Amino acid sequence: MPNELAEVRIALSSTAGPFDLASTLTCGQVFRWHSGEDGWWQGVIQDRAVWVRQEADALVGRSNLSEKGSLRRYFRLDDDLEAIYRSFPRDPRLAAAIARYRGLRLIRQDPWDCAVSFVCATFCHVPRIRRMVDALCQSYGDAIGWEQFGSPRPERLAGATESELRALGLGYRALNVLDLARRVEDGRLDLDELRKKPYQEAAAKLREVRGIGHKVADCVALFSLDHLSAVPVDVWMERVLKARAPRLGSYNELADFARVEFGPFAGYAQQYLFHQARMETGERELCRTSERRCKL
DNA sequence: AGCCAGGTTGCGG
DNA sequence: CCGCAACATGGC
Repeated sequence: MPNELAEVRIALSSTAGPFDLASTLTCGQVFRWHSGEDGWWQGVIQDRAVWVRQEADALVGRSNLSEKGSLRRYFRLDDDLEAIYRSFPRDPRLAAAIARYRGLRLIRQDPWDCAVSFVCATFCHVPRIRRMVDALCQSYGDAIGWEQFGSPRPERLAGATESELRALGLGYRALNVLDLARRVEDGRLDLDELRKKPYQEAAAKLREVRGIGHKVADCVALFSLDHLSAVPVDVWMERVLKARAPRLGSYNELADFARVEFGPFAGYAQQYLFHQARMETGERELCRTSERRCKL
């Protein structure tokens, strides 16, 4: 961790409610952060190499061009988390998730970065998503110092070939990433313009891209377009929601149900439930396999 | 060794 | 609208 970088401190007493950096960075919404020594996390925000660490009373950031504002914005520190918790209905599972992961915040990602990440994320595990995103940045992103790479610019990625991207391990997602990059590059998809559009309109526009369906569009809407009622329904959320509403089947039925159930911050509820489902099932399966291994 | 993964698409009903 | 198969790949 370079010591010559400018340091900013954000007092946790100044944030709107609790903040938990580790939960926020590991709950599956963003794939570019790596944990290092002494509680430091390394990542990239707007083409700047950034290190962050949570201390007892502050969020500490180090970067080569750092201002407090960008970290506040990125980590949504002005979201009134207690008010968001209060807006949820009484629900044992959600309450348990909030108790356990209190301070988990949605991150305000760059829409382009977010879209590339979640096009890569279709139908594969989180560790692999991280590898694909890292590979894209290293191969097509600009070096930004400290051996870090920015996100690939749309123009650069649009010039890649399918076989190049497949060689990075993207599989059939290679064509989808290319279609996304080309649409952004030639202006058919204007992500800045998309920020101003209402949720349904923005999601529909995103779905014109090959490889972006309802779920990926909802991820982009929630994680980068400030649509906090968007509820991405992946296999984990499908299980969670069907446990409560077994009759529901289609994507829109499940997502609409979640919006009605959890209200204007349904996307926040989704993130807690998703993280909980992944963590708890992971542990249970781990126990089961280790039990089996013990018996053999 | 299989199973499964922050799904989407194109098809036929 | 629905259900269904195909899709590529690697971590566990």
